[in-house]
Order: sequence, then C-alpha cells, then structure tokens
Amino acid sequence: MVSHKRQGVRADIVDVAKAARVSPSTVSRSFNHPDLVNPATRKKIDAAIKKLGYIRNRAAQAMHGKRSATIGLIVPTVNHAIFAEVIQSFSDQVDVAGFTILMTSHGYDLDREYRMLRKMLEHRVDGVALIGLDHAPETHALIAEQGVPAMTIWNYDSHSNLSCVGADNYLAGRLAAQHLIDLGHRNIGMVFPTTHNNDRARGRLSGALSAMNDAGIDVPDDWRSEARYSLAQAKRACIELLTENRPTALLCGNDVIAQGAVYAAQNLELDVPSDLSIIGIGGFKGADEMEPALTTIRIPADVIGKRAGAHLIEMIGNPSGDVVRDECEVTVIERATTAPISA
Amino acid sequence: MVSHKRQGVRADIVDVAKAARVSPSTVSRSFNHPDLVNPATRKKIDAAIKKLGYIRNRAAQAMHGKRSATIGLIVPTVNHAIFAEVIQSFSDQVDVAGFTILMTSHGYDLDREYRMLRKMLEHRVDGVALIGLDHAPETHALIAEQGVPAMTIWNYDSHSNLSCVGADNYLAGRLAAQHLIDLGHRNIGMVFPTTHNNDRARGRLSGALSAMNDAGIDVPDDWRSEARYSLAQAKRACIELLTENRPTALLCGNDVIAQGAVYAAQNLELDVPSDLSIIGIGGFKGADEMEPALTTIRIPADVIGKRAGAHLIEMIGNPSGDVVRDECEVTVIERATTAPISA
DNA sequence: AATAGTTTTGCAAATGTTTTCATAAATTGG
DNA sequence: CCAATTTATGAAAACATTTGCAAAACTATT
Repeated sequence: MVSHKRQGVRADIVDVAKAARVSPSTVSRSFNHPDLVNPATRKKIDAAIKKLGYIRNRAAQAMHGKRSATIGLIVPTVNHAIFAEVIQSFSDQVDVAGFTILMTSHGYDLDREYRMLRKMLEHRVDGVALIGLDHAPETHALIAEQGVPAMTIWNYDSHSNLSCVGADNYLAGRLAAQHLIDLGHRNIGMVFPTTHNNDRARGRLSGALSAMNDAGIDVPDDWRSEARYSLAQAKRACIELLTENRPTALLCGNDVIAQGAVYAAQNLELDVPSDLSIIGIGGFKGADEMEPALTTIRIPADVIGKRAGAHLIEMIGNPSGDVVRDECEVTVIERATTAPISA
Repeated sequence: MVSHKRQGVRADIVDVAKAARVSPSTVSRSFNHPDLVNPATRKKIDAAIKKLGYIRNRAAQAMHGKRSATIGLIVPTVNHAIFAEVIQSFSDQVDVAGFTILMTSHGYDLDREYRMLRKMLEHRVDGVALIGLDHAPETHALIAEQGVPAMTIWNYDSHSNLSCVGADNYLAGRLAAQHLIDLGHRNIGMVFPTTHNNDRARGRLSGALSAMNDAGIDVPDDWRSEARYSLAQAKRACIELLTENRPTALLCGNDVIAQGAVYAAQNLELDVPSDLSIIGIGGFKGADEMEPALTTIRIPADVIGKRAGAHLIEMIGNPSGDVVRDECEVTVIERATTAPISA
C-alpha cells in the first residue's frame, strides 16, 4: 500500500493542486476569488482539500502584503470584570469580519505595553487596540512610525492624537458628584484607586472634584482615601474612613470600591442609603443585582468594545489616516444606594 | 535631500543588510544565533535596525517551519470571572516563554469552537488550548490529524484522550455535599446551571448526588433548580425554591449562584447560616469578601492556567505525543455561610 | 612564512502562498 | 463556420525570511 502523501507532513497548496490535477494558482484562486473558477473545478479542489486535510497557511498569505487577519489587543489585565466585558464585545465584533485577536496584558506597566506592541507588530497585525490614554512616548512613536491602524479603547478624549472610543471619565466623575449634590449632600467622602498610570481614575477624580468645587463644597484631605482594586481593600479603606469621619455620602471611583463601601457600612451597622449614600462609577454587570442595588454611573463597556471593533476594522479597510473619536454616553443609573439627605 | 529609504514602505531584512553593509543572512543570524556573529558586526546591524525602524516579520519566519510563536486559546467566553482568571495566568505563563496568544471565544457553541480551531490552525499556532472536556468529535479529529500540541484546561479527567490540566469537578461536587452532610444537613436543595454542553456542571452535580446517595439522602425533584449564570437569575431561582420548600442547606453549582442564594435568603429574611447554610463551588476572587463570606470549594484557576501554560510549552518543545494529565487540588474553604444544623 | 584550524560571512535554495500576464478553451454573434 | 469576446487555467515572479554549504578572513602553531 502506497501512501499518496508524504507521511507526517502537512499538505500544502501544491499537494492539493496535484491531487485535484490543477495548478496551485487555481487552488489559491478557488479560495480567494471563487467566482473566477469553474464550479466543477472548485468541486474537485474541495474534494482534494478534504482528502488531504489541507489547511491554508495564513502566515504565507500575510507575507504577500495581504492581511494577516489578526488584530492586536493590548490590555492592562484580563482578570477584571470591566476589561473582560470590553474584550468580549470587541472580540465578537472583529470576529465576524474574519479577524482573530492576538492578545497580551501588561499589568499596567507602560514599558511592558511598549514591548507587547512591538511583539504585535512582529506578527504583522493589521491593527492594534490599546486600553486607555496613558502610554509611553515610544508607544506613540512606534505606532506613528509603523503607520499601523491603532485605536485606544475605554476613554474618550476630544484632543487625543490617537483614535479613541470610550467614555468621558471626567464627565462620569462630575455626574457622580452632581448626583450626590443634587440629593442635598454636602459632606462627601471620596474613595478612589491610585491615579498613577491610570487616566480613568484621574479623570473621574478631577471631574468629581470640579463639580464639588463648582458647588462650593470642600473635601478635606482626610475624607479622601485610596484603595486598590479589591473588595477587601476597599472595604478596609472605607471602614477606616468612616470610623474617623462621618460623611453623609461616599463617592467611589469604581463599582468594586462602591461594593466594598456597602460592605463597610453593613459592618459598621450604618443603613444604606438612609445613613449613608454610596455611588459608584462603572456599571459592572453585577451592580444592579447587589443588595442594595448600587447607584452608579454606567460606562457601557459592551458598546465601547463593539464600536471600537467596528472603527478599527473600518480603519484597516480604508486607512485614511484620519483619527476618529467616538464618545460613548455615560448615564447615571439611580438605584438603591443613594437617597436625599434627610433629618 | 535624498531619503536613503523608500518612502512609506516598511524596511525589510535586506534594507537592514544594505544599511549595515552585510548580507541578509548575517542579519538573520544576528537575530537567531547571535553567538555566531562577530560582536562588531552585530553592533553595525543593531544600529541599522534602529535607524530604519526595522521590525522582523514573524510571519515570514513561520513560513520556514519555524515556530509561529503563537498559541491558540479557545474559550467559551472571556466575560466571566473564572475564565478571565485562567486566561490571565495562562497568558502570563506563555508570555515569558515568548509566545503570544491568539484568542477567540465561542459562547459554548461547539460547532463554533471547531471553526475557531480551524482558524487557529490557519494561523499555524504552535499549540492550542481549549476549555473543558466537551468538544465536537470533529474537533478531536482535527487535533489528532494535524498533530498540533493541544491541551484542555479546567477539568481533570483521568481517562481523557487529550492532555488536560484542571480540577476534578466530580470530586468538587462530592466535597461540597459531604461538607453539608458532615454538618448534619439532610434536607438539601440544589441549584445548578444547565448541564447541557457543560461538563463542569455535570461533573459537580453527579458528584454531589453520589455523595448524597451514599449518605442515604434523597433529593426530591422540586428541591432542585436550574439557574443560568447570572446573579439575578440565580436569586430568582433560589427565592422560588425557598418559598415552595424549606431545605436547611443549599448546594450551589457555582459561586455566582451561591451569591444569588445569599441574596435570596436576605430577601426572604432568612439568616445565613443559622436558618440556611449555603455552599458554592469555584472559589472566585470576591467570595471571601462577601458578607457573609462564602463557604465554597476552591478550584484554583490561577494555578490551573499557569500549569496549563507550562505543560503546553513543554509539549511544543518536545512533542512526544504522550498525553499529560495534571490534577489540581480542590479544597473546601469553610467560611461564614455554612454552620452545623441546630435546633 | 606556510599550514592547519577556527571564526565569520555570503550565496543560493527553500518555505507556501498570491498575482500578473499570457494562453487556451469555450461561447457568442454574424 | 469564422471572428470576436469571454471565461478558465497555468507559468513564473514576488513576498521576507532561514539555513546548509562553501569561501574568506583571521589565529595559532610550527
């Protein structure tokens, strides 16, 4: 018994061509311009493909200046409800256009982000998406120099030099503060994550502060606290803040911190919202299912991811070089953790 | 002013060679076998690379039968605390070995999983990782036929025909049930996700049932409920179950459902754990920070991801073809939602 | 200074595709 | 039935690398 196929070697396009008794060109065409090849030939080719278990080699295609059909996605971390949601919707969106995602994370290390970008470019991604607006200068330089379609996701900035789609965190911060102010609160504590290398948090914080300032409200230093992104830490920070001082409301830099604040209040036997109003920012999935349901400023991660994908694909399709900026609306979602100040 | 470099065209290895006054081979060697080239020449080459902003083309390398330096990761969904954690640790692990991850999700659609696998193979990934043990037969066939190093993550199965690293869900289910039984519970309600296409849930459920059976405990049909993976749905399902019946304990198929159960109890003004014990399975990040802290069976996602990455890289390095099976230990983590039956 | 040995480099072939151009075959119109 | 189109196919060059082999350039040894 003679094998018609070299053992253990993956079939390539010329094997298929031989088996189908046509030329490699025709096989290639049958993939890329099926309308140009005779249906009967196509059938023979398909049969050969199936028989040999041929799988076309995208790497070889990519070498031709054709698309690699990959998009680089560089995130701070996957392990984070809110990024996970963006990643998912972004990925779904580009998938339908035939792209696959090359993904890496850098753990908020901007140097590492740069290295990851290089790696992506080595793989000749057709486009690249980053999270947020804080990036190393080399990162910007590399994107410009290589002329790769790029997009930053998550933050909107009307002056960004890179294309961006996302929400205005400054506005989100303002809205959160304004909501509390509108409810009559004047003694407002603030719990935020570190703002170092985190433009999201920074924007939210300064938005909140500006709204407070506009309303003539001063936030004493010891009414402000920093918490890392962890329920436990947030809870601890809030307990500390609340035992030393007694604001009527807590403005939290994100929903995780807000949930920690709720736990802290429970721990101190403060009723939410009658003793203490709590507002978060983010609108993560579980927020409306908490007890009590969290009032928050919703940043629509799914919408952002989806639109980012769409824009990037568009940019890959016709690389005009124009930057696109797409602001996704943030909305205050009033639920059960805030109430007008009473008695 | 004359540009030494064609405008708008990415520099390639021969441009670099020209600029450094050496041959392309030497440039290539300088990347791949630096020890074989004269340090002085290497310096010239590095200078040229920097000057031209050259980025090597991995696609062209991959064409040589060399590694593509990518690993395919196919998950049901990213948007899910527990997968996010595995993805993160897997990704970190393979990153240090120089691999980049090509990632897609299929939303628990096994046909789609198969198509994603094909896509990965088109990109000539050096290895591929899937989640769970439920896969279409074509998926198994394709992996075998192409001889690509493959690994399933998340479940351990001593008889799997694919390499696997993960936890034994059957055991997790048994442990959960046993824990409740040991505390004296006999009237135990069970809330699980659908077991269709979900080997995790199926294993846990049958493990739990077998432990109950061993202890001579019968679970009436209407003490069992199905909930999709959502806090809200879980809460609703539990409320329903608890208004119709009054078990002393609830065994939940995962931690999200367990958290829903806690909310349901609060909603019905049942005290946890004195009126109702609740145990989950999973051990997701927030579980010990809940109020009350959740008793659960921990499945160590980070460890699993890390070890999976290590094994896969090993398999890529020396493709012996042997299947490796690595069981990661599950542990019961007793916290505040379970108590001995009293009164 | 000649030989042998070692290190460093270049040439050319190979990798798996796509595409342009040319040619052959089939179809249409008169 | 012949010319003019149209459709279908193949040959060969191109894409950006890597690598085996051989030549060239050094070093060390006599």
